[in-house]
Amino acid sequence: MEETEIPDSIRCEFEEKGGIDGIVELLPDDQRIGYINSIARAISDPVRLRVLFALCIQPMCVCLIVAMTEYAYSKMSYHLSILKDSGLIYSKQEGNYLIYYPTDLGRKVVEWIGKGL
Amino acid sequence: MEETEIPDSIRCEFEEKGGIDGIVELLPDDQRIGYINSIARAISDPVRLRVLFALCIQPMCVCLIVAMTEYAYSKMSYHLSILKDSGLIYSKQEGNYLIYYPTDLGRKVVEWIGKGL
DNA sequence: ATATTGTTTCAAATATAATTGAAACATCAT
DNA sequence: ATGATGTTTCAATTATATTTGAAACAATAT
Repeated sequence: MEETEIPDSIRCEFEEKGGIDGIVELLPDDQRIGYINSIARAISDPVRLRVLFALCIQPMCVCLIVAMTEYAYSKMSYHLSILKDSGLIYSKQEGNYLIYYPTDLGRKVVEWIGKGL
Repeated sequence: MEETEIPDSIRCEFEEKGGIDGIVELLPDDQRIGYINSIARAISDPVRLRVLFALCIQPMCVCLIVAMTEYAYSKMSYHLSILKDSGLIYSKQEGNYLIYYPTDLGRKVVEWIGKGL
């Protein structure tokens, strides 16, 4: 298993593409991979995905999000921070309340899920 | 904090939408949420995302994927199983080799990431 | 049959993420 | 200033995901 053998059925096209090096060159760079990963991770949890969808229907203060999900404040705060850090939602202080909104990216992601998945 | 108060700036639209119950009705059901979560989780890891991209450029046997990523077989096998379980890739035995391919869903996801994110 | 190469599976160890409850912070009303 | 409500932060715990290395499995060649 030292030198990697290549199965017949793909050898030709594989060589044409410049082998491993040729393929690796076409891949997104690490920063972009990290960016995509963070968005994917944010929507990989059920409650976070539901909250993102809900905010696209209607922006809400944390107290309403908490009421909707029946999660504790501190728990929800943690999940909101992950959605926020990934750029899918943002918040605005309104008096005593913090209201969360989807970002353009957040809406785009939700829209595409609706259409494409 | 018993009865949830609603901030002025959203109360009206919130009520119009039927409040929490009205919003919850519009959310995807649990099965669909789970489906989306599993795809998102699959691409939330750097090596899995890179492998998915790479397979869209060129289907490969595990030995080539291992060579490309410099991951151990058992480790890569674990990551491949997550991509496979989420429906993004599939495999076909070719003689002694197992070759992995992107599914239609896998290609669609990669394509959308390229365009939309 | 036996050996060789390619791959997966398993259980144990490690690392990362999520939950919990208390404390802190912010804004508003008194 | 003081107290009340809404929210976040923190450290400790618990749960989940990933890594590791050995063993098992599968296909081919001898």
